[in-house]
Amino acid sequence: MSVDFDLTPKTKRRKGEPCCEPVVYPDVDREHALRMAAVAKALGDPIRLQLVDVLRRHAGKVCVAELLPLFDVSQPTLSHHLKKLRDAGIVGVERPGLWAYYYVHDQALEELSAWLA
Amino acid sequence: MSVDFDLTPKTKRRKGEPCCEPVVYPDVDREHALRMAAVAKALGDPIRLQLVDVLRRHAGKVCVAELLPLFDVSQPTLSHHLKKLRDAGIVGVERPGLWAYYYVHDQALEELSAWLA
DNA sequence: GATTTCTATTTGCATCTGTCGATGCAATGG
DNA sequence: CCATTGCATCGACAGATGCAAATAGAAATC
Repeated sequence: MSVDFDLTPKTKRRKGEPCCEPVVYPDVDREHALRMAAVAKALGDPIRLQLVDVLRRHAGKVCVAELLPLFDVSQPTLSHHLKKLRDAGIVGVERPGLWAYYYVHDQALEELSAWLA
Repeated sequence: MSVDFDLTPKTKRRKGEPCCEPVVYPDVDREHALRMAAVAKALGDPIRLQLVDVLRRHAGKVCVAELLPLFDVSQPTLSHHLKKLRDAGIVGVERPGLWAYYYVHDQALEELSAWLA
């Protein structure tokens, strides 16, 4: 994830002169950033962030009907947010019967958490 | 940030019966989530995440001309992303002369980092 | 002062996002 | 088998977002 380049002297440059040595960005770092940004983006909504918070606290699975009264949104909107979290790999779901039980994939947050720390 | 509620038995309910005890969400938690979601949202773009990464590694300030070759976007677009990070309070800028020197406000990431861990 | 350099803002556009109402659909209960 | 319940998807909408070209504007150099 390191991106090193030379700090150049801060003087005005003539037209043709390059600012600094061109830096080649490693592809691996790019992929790393793409994954973490996807997770951060999914957490970038207060409702989704609170959803993850609730689901983390209840390691046992929680059904959607129990989540709905916590938030001031309609059921389809809540379902939409849960789908975003599913698509980002942050939560999982099981549907043994009529209810859908959600839970958090803790390892999905590890990469971003480690980078932030 | 705790959101506790009783897990109710998972049986089909009659029309009038409530799913579970209504849960009152503390306002403080809402504000907490709003702040963290705003930070996460700003980090929810790979370019901005890499920008923060570069700026974190170079505690000394870095000018925009040095950042530009790292990313495959135009200068106005890079400036736009930097503004997003500024608005989120994640980075700061100083302009003593012709160059703009950016740096990371580490404490802006602390709340989200602590919650994720 | 005129020109050049560096960065920010404006403008415009296609796409994405959050939201809700309506609908679909599987599972349960009568 | 039919009505009800839990949840997902669809359709539609306003607003936000990412991007680039053009422009603006401040500072340094001539």
